[in-house]
Amino acid sequence: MATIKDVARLAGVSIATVSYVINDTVPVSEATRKRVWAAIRELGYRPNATARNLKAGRSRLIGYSWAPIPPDQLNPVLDEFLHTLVQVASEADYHILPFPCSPDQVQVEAYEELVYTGRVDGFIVSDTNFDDWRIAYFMDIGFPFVAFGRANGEWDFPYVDVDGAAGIRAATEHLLAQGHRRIGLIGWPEDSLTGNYRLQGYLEAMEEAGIPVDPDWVVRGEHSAHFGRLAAGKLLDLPADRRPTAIVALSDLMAIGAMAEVQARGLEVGRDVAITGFDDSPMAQYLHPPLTSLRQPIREIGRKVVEMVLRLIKGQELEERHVLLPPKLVVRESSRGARPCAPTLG
Amino acid sequence: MATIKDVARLAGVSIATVSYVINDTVPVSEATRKRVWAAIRELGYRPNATARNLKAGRSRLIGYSWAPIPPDQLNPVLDEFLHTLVQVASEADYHILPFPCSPDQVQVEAYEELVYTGRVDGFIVSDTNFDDWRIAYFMDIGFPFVAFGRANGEWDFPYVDVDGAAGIRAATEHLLAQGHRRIGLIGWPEDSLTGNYRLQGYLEAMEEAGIPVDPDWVVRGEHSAHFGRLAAGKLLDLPADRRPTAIVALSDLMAIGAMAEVQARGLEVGRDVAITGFDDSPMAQYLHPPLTSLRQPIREIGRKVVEMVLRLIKGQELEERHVLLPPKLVVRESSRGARPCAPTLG
DNA sequence: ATAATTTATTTAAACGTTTAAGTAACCAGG
DNA sequence: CCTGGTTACTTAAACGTTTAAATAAATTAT
Repeated sequence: MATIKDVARLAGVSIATVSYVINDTVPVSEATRKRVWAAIRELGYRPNATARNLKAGRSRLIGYSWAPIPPDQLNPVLDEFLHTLVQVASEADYHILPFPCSPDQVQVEAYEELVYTGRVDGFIVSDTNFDDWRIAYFMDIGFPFVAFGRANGEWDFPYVDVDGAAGIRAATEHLLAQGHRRIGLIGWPEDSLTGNYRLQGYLEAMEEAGIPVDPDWVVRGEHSAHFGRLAAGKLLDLPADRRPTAIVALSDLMAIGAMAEVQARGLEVGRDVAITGFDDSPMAQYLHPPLTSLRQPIREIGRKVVEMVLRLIKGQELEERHVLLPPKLVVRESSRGARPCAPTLG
Repeated sequence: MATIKDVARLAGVSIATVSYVINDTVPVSEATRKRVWAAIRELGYRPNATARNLKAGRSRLIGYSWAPIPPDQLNPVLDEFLHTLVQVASEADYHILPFPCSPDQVQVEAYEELVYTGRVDGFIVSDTNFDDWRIAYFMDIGFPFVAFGRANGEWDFPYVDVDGAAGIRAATEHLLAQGHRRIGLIGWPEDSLTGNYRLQGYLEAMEEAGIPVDPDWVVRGEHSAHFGRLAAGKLLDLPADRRPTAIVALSDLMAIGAMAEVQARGLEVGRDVAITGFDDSPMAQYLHPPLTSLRQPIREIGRKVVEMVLRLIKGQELEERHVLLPPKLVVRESSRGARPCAPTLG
């Protein structure tokens, strides 16, 4: 592979001149510039990235830590998110170094390795949880990073997140607008940060509509289709005058479980019981009926996250350290054609 | 960040000695070795990766080219595959550099950039198509790469692929074992390489069972749930004595469409018409009924691909340039409880 | 006791860049 | 004609490593 020396020799100049021509950092006479470019083209020369980075003292690599998902579940965002990260980073001549991570198991050494060998200049951390040790670690050592997702509310660190509260508020308001008054919610356990934000949106919408929330309307448990089904069962088992006519599920997976339970009882999703999910995973549109859901603004988040971490790497201040972006409500059959005042069955 | 010089100064030795101690490449007296390690620990020193790589003339980075999927579809393998790539690469002190790519649009410059700046030492190419320009390019310039997927049969390049023929053969044999005799296939257009391999498996199984294949049993078209539904319609519209009692779909997406059509006609999937898919995407288990499908051995493929490209990077020969790994048949309700001799309806 | 060998360490060059500092050559002003 | 300032380029150091070659000290052989 040709080096700057080969170019210099062929063009009959010093390597410094070649460098000046390439980077256009010092004026060079028209004649030599032409000769240098000719030599570069002839040799197919491209400056070596490693050497450049060594000189510059950075790697032009951004680590990306994500939590791989068990094979029986779906990762609705990795493809699009990673795609965006790579694309936006490349605009600044950066690349992405993916780094899978089990959020429960602490493996600081692997991150130390990347940081202290100068392999990466900054980090993007997604799939955060409350006391996320990765965030704690990066805060501790003062390494440039931005999170996709929030964590311990007492920690101050730069993040971008989906505004789950706004999303669920929109979904709830949509159901209210369809005429529903008794609306149930299937959510995550109390220790789920994301779950609490989303729940908040539901409570706000209900309060604004002047509807007191029956405590039995909120069912919380693990993130699975199975639990979604159980939870829906609990809601539908309530006495007729308290039984929800609509269900807000905090994830598509739980919404799918809920749909199954509704159908198992001979009821029709959308007509008898409206259901909404969250994530707008690809399968949402193929369900029967298609599922109303909330689409996360993945590309916008990806762009924002990269821009922020690039600023931090340059040592600049962030104009906004906390960014919340609202998801988009995608209305489908599962929440339309309601007849919330239909005769209470069963 | 501490450098080798800081360590040398603190330990009172030359930087060469420090290097020898770290790499254990030249014998060093017990006493100095101890002092050096102490200094390393005290300073929290780690050798700079960029400098090492410059010296070694490699980047310890493997490019990974994949085709991002439109947001309304699902990428059932990226998460697991990338996870595997990173993990296996890390065992050899390598990292993965992801690189999204639209397979239709030729963008050689971006790859040239990565190759000729020495940013990557090798490449892994997935989502290949017949005349894949990426494969053509890497073959042309003689750059180390391994493909996940086959391409133009006349090209000789290293690849690992799912043995689609073996998979579909297994699915077809499974349906035959359930008593089905008239089995339809929903596949991809004639120009689809993967589609042709898979079709082959179907034809083999049918021939082995001594069943002549009715040309109308094979319906080919685009990869979508919509087409799957249309295709199933065509199959079910055949006269009763030729109408398939089972359908092999070449993807879960098309299988889902087929299921929808079967159900729309008041038939029951699994009992009246058995259906199988391909990919075992996470949603397969949540469908009604759960879909029999073929699970690709993603982890095995990932491991193999990395091992192969690492050998090529080292300049070693491959013991096997073409690897085919069979997918695993996961039997679920959609192909069980058949009554292939039931009275022909409608 | 001296030469030859081994052992332990240092010196210095190299990897491929960038860039501050140096040096000619040229030109205008006195 | 000399001085001072541009202009156009070169020299050389530096980034943080590895490693071949040199060197000094200790050990063994003669």
